[in-house]
Amino acid sequence: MSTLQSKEKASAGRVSETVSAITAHIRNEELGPGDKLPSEALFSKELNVSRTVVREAYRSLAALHLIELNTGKRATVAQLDYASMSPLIEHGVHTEQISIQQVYDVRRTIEVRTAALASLRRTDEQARVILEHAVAMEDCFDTPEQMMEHDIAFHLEIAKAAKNPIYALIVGAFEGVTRQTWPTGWRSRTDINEQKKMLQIHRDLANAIAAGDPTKASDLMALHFDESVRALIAAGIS
Amino acid sequence: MSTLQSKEKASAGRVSETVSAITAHIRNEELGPGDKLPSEALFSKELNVSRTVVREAYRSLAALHLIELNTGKRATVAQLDYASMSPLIEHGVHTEQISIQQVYDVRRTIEVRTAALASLRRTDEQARVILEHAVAMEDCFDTPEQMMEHDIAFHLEIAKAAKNPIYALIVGAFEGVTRQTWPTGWRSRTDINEQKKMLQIHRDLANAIAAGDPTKASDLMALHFDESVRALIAAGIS
DNA sequence: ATTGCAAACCTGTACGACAGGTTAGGGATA
DNA sequence: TATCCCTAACCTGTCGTACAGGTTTGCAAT
Repeated sequence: MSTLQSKEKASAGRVSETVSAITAHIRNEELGPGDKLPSEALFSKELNVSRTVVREAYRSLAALHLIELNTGKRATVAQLDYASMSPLIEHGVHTEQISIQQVYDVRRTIEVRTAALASLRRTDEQARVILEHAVAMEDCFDTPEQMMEHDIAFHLEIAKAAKNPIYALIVGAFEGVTRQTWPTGWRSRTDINEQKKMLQIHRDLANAIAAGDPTKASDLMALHFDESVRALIAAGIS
Repeated sequence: MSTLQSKEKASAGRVSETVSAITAHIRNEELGPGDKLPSEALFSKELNVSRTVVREAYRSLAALHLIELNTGKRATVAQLDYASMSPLIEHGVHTEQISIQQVYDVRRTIEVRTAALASLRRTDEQARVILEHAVAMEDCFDTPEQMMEHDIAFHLEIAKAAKNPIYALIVGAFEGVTRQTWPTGWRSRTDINEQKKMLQIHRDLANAIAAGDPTKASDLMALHFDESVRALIAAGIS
């Protein structure tokens, strides 16, 4: 690691150096989630920079969810949070650097895998919760808003059941975008049979995961996404 | 919109509010990459907060690579940068919330797909560059450091050739971690034939992509990762 | 119309101040 | 002695001001 801040790296500014120093501190002290970081004043003195600089460095790390800030309390090392990447993706979509179809292609790729892994690694409790969301979706037939929330929770729960936090991270990254496009997809399924079919896929998928059948789970997830993309294209989503 | 915040959202602090105001500004004005944002002083006046707060908000967005800061110049909306997510993953690994094997499982999932997409969508120029990196790896047989750089560039170039920026984003996120584990994987291939085989896979993969054969490209990428994971496990990587 | 320079503007950093939340220690009480 | 409460010390959040550079703009001279 070349990050020992010699002078030549100063071009990036004192804040960047301080960010590096803080992450180095976390590494060197082998801090884990929940552990406390030094106070702003302490770092300020130690690195010979103003508290302003330390604060901006802390803010930067907090924006990335690497640390957590609380008024009065010291900053702490943060747990991985699946919401960390959401702003990034949303920004990409808003600025038209990412299209909705591209989001769905990535989701399909990732979630076909999470479905398989979840079948193999889910706890009984997780299998129950996943099925619960699938059932709840059917119960919310007349309140799409709520149905969407269960759908989102359904997918996220599967990602968590895959027992690989990176999958939860990525699926979570798309949550914001999903929330914006979901209603369009739902409305485009004008035929009630299409709507029922979509709900049926969710239930079948939940059952496949509960039954520990990775092949069936993968296939159903793939089917689900193919069907969703078709619905979105039919609705004219670019 | 001037977004006069009512009190109920104040709990998150003025900086968070300001971040929201800035992202809202980007959305409302439909700003794209390169477009300039208002000066700190202007936002400060408009939102009735100190410049300190605006600065911390700008810093937060810069940490996420949503905007770019330059001394003297105004802040600009940033282009999606594949390096944005790297700190997040590295933090997860350092704090032992993510294991190397989990990283490789995600990479395998993603890159099997990028290989297929790249076969279908790469430009001739990209096919050339990809093959170039594969060949360069062989030329660097005695300088693993350089070989690693070509390997990383090879994978990233394939992701770019997939013509979906999210894939490049995700592959880029693992760059830092890869740089830390790659040497271990290479050294664990003690048999020279294993080393040659690894290089051969890269070359075959490059050719498959150049030939526009998505199935073969996918299979080779899968093979590559299975082989890499085996090497890492043999080296005792957890 | 072009060029060049100076003023206006902008960001980066520092310092000081104070409000309000949090923590730790010490003293009073039982 | 053990417990409880209160205060003092500490910490973060926000504000204001100041000033050193870097950047842009517009005017002025050519």
